[in-house]
Amino acid sequence: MAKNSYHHGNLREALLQAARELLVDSGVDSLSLRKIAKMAGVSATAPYSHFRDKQAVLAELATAGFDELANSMEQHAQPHPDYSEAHLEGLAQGYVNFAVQNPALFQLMFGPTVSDLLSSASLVTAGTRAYQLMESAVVQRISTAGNQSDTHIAAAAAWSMVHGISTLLLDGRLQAGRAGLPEQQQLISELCGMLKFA
Amino acid sequence: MAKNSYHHGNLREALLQAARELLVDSGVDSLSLRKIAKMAGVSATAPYSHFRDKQAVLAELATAGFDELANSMEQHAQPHPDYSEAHLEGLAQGYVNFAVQNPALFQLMFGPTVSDLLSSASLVTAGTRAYQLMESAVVQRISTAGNQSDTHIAAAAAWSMVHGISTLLLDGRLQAGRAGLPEQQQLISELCGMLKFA
DNA sequence: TGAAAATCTTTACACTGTAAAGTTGCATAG
DNA sequence: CTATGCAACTTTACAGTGTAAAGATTTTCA
Repeated sequence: MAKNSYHHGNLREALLQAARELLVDSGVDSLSLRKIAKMAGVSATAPYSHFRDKQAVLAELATAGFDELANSMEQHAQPHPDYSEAHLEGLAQGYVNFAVQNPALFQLMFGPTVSDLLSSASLVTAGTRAYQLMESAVVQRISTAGNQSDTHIAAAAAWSMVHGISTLLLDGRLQAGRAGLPEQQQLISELCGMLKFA
Repeated sequence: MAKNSYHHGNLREALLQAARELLVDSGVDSLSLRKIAKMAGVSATAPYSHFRDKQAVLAELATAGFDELANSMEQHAQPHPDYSEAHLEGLAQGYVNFAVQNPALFQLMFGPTVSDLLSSASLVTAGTRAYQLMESAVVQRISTAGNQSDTHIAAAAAWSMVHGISTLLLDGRLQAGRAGLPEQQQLISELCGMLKFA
């Protein structure tokens, strides 16, 4: 528990926090391990005591991001009763909201650097949780509607749509509040309304 | 028109071709300007006679990619008559097909590196064409169906869904032919079928 | 207390993007 | 036909990157 020059105490967390900070206000492209180390006040190679390499740091960052994504979804959906259409839309709002408020992190999570690491178990499970939320809501929605659509297809449709909105918004290719589109929340609501579960 | 050591002749195109090649079989992350130059047989700084910087090369690559994307959409939609549902689905098939067959290029086109350059005029216009195809097909589809849905919303929905499918497939997060999902073509078809234009 | 293990630093290397200055060859004006 | 200028290239240089290897320091534990 020392703050002496050597043995930082909890360098691992300090590095992750620094990485997160740099990621937020400099983007994923200019995120360097040396800057992270410098911001944490240690030498350039100190991180290698806690992480295999740079990708491992990014993977951990992404894993935390997936958790937050799922949390955001739950938070937005919670006010609305299960089996309701509003519940499903809430998940969508939470998803897109997270993406828009954490653009760099979202890009990291779904970027090629991290995708290459999908063999990392914890990364996969964290990423899967968001999808599970979506799928179970869709399943409920379908069974409520009393039809026998393929739930996997329906869940994939919902996820694809929500994920597509997110990335296109982030890239500035879809502009909420412009070009005939309503503001974000309304936009998401209307887009969700275009999915038919029948 | 010389192939002498100096004055390569058409170095610009040679660089773009080398870049494309390296991109295809090494991914966007490990694409370096020096490798490109070396593959073209010139010195490390030769590219700077033809491109402002590395980003300019990537932007040009992405621009070409957007053109090919639109072409792929047209090609897949062409067999089907205008105003038909099959026409719209064809565009979707062309979109996803391009993404799956050119993963690295697609990631570059919609990645953060290129997104930062959306001020580049030619890049924007090239990227817009794919969207125009989608939108006009949606507009036709809606007017045929005889309802007055908001066309902008509907087009955004179609695009979001198709783009979402593409990126999730590329990331391996959606797996056609597994986990209860049909093969790609069928999958796209069914997902398109879940969009209601009413 | 001593030895091993963990955590950190220093040094080193290959690689990156790109600025600056020098070299070569082509085009065109005299 | 020559000279001059310009475009396309090379060489050199530098700061920044990821990370391997070896050395220093502190903690832990037998």
